Amino acid sequence: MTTPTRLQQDIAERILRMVREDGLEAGAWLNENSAARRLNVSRTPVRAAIDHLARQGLVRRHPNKGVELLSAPEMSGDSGASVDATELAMVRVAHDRHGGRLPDEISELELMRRYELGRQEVQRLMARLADLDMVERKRGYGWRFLHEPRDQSVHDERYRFRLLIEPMVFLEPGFVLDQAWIDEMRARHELTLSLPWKESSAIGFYEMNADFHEGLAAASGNRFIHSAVRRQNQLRRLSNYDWTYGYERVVVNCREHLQMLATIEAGDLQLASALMRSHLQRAMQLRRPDGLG
Amino acid sequence: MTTPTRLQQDIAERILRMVREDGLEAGAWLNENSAARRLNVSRTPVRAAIDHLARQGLVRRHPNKGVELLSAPEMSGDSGASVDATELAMVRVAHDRHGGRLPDEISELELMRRYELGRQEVQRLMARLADLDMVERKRGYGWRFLHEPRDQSVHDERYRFRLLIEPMVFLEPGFVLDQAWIDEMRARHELTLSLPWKESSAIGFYEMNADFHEGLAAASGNRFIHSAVRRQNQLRRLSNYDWTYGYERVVVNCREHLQMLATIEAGDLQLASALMRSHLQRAMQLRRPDGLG
DNA sequence: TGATTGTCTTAGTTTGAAATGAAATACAAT
DNA sequence: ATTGTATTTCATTTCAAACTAAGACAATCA
Repeated sequence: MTTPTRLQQDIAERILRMVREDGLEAGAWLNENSAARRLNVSRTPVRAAIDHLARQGLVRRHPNKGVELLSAPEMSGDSGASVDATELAMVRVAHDRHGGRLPDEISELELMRRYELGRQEVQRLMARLADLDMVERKRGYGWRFLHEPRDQSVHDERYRFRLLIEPMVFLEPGFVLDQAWIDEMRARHELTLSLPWKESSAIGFYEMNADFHEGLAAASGNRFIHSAVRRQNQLRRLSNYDWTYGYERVVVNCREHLQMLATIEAGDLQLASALMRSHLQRAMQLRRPDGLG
Repeated sequence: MTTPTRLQQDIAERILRMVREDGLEAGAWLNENSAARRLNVSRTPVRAAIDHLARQGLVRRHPNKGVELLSAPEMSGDSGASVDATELAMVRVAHDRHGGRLPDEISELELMRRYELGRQEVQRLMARLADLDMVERKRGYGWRFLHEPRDQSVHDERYRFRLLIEPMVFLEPGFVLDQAWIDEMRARHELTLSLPWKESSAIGFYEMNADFHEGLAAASGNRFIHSAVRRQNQLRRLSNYDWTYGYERVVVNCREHLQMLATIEAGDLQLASALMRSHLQRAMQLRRPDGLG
């Protein structure tokens, strides 16, 4: 009856995703215990999540017997990455700073006022921005932004860094790529190419891109490479939700990704590495604040 | 009269360092205003720090006239990096985990009890370990360690990652190395070689190493490269304060560093890059949990 | 007068305790 | 074997109090 908490919300979404992935149909029975075990939480939040789903009419509780699935949830466009509040605030701060609407130095209290956040939220927020080397704590009170509002040189540095790392993921000795991952990625790219481009597609497009590069990094089997690429994705997310290069670049980008996938399937990792290198180099040429690769 | 706060302690140390760097002798006069400006803080904590120094007999206040330096502080071995409490706790946790004395999952309360820390301290601690991908927050309550207690593969992955990045710092278009930095580094290395090796030299040796690699990364002019190297240093710090390879390796390590410095001075950046590559490869060969390079 | 320290006020941050709320766990009921 | 219920453990939020730094102004000395 109460409002669902973050965890419960998250679990509800995950349950739906599990249902999809297991290919369950309406009429199937769900199970609190196994769901709790699969999600690595206790039964308590799972129960609450199921109550929530029941209230939405997606499942029905049968007292003392179990939970019936009423309607199989369809594939939704956004692949489950529900943005948390901190993430959103980070984007807002980065955006405001980029637009020159935030001073070089600022106190926590001022941030609380401006963004209507609690102390802890602000602290989480700034801690994460500090992690990305966007701000640092001043020695006394307050925080300091580390880059100028419109620093163009970031763009080149970013791509030169990525050029050091990402082409090498294929050549790590532990590189192994799951066929299921390739299939899913291909499907998402082809879906993007087949649908008409809308303004609102930008976020989904960005996330697909990020998933592509992160997935390859994870496949390298080197946790430091993976970690570095994930960090790059987080950083880019802060400024990249608006795609300003037009639809042609979307097409080129998808085609290049698909070509890489085919090359990997064919087992030519050297060529895949070369393709990644030229892919990034091409993206580096795009001269706007923060292109996408 | 009260106990000095972290900031005040920090400022006191920095003032001493400034005195050393400026080559001031006993009898020189210090100045609250300029110190505050140089350290980017207000006069309030500077005043407190000077009071503290006065209580230690290092300076004397002359009412309404100024602050007299009584004795020039001598060069101390540790180059000012006073470890903060969180850092220390991180080392302890990493060490306990490495030794298998911590379970895979653990709650904040349990950490508070074990390490006798406050809530906030534990939260800062775990947030930083999470940044280093050593732990992650569980979906419900508690934290989970991400690596096995004695994971040998980390070693190779770490060096393969560093091999991607560090040899390239010299080849970044913005690479510029300050001559003063080279001189200071050379002096520190030669000092290390000239002094007898003690058990307690390990920390200073590690910090010199870290400064060497980070300084080169900073000189690359690429903030992402710099950031990645700094992160590697932080991670290594958690497990590397005990040097277990014997004095011969210390000598080899210093010699290789000195050779790189000479090569950079001669302007042969290609060779410096090659030297860095073989330096790291040699360090990778050392087969102990977490070697040093 | 100008430069510097002494003093005070205001703004900002940290700490600690209490209350609330949620998840983990154990056990009863079906 | 599964859900229902209760208890315990754990975490977050809230609020006030204590403390600290920032900034302004007064006082003092060359």
